[in-house]
Amino acid sequence: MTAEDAHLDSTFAALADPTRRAIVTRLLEGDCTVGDLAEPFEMSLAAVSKHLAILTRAGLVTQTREGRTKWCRLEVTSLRPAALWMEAFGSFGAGDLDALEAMLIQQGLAEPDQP
Amino acid sequence: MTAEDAHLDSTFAALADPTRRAIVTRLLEGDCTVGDLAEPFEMSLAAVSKHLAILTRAGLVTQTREGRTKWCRLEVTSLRPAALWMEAFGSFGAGDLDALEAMLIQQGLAEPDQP
DNA sequence: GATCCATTCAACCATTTGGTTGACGATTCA
DNA sequence: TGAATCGTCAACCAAATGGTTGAATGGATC
Repeated sequence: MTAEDAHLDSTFAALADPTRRAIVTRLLEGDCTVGDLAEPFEMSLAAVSKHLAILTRAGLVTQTREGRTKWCRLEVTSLRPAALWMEAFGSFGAGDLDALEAMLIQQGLAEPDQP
Repeated sequence: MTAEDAHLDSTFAALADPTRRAIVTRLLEGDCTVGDLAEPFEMSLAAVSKHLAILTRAGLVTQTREGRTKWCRLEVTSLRPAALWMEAFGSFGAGDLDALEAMLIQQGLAEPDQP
């Protein structure tokens, strides 16, 4: 198995969990501490820490220690190989922009159009 | 967890394996029987059958029986939600919808807005 | 030093995955 | 009818996930 394959493996595996996708979405808005990231979830801090370990192992997140807290940063470029793989199958037909925008709005990442 | 989340889960999980990605790539060239799909791999037919079950459960593949053989077809549209999710994060940050739309238009994947 | 705070480690548990082998069901064909 | 073919099912195994709790680490603070 090539290194490229291994990276796609860990990237897709990292994204195959709603908690981790939520963490990634949250990090898109800016760096966070582990505690910040754990706060919205009804699970132990240790569980979130494990999710972060999986994201870090996949290269999607980097952590830097600052005092006794740890800051997490999203490495957007690390998502690109998987995004490109998907794009190879990409059948984004015209008209799908609406569906995409609807999803982004639902996730709070975009504002509804003002008619 | 929403149904959308569940679909992203199963889609990303299905893609998090090199054998299954190879199967998907192969199916892009056209429909195949289970035996055809299994042939390139150094693993049992039963193992490939299990991989196909995972792809089928995720909605990425449909199977139709014809005599004693079974034909597998890639359902490209089923990849779209995950592809859109990746596209939103792989290349652009929040608020970059305009840039995303511009890229899609440039690639002929979307139509310009009618002002 | 004592103590709180943020985070991880360790051990445990249930479930899923990725593979094996062998038996089985369904279908075709001599 | 009987035998070969295509594919799945069942049982098993090792390893990884996703979660828990409780102890341990590394810095701040008093």
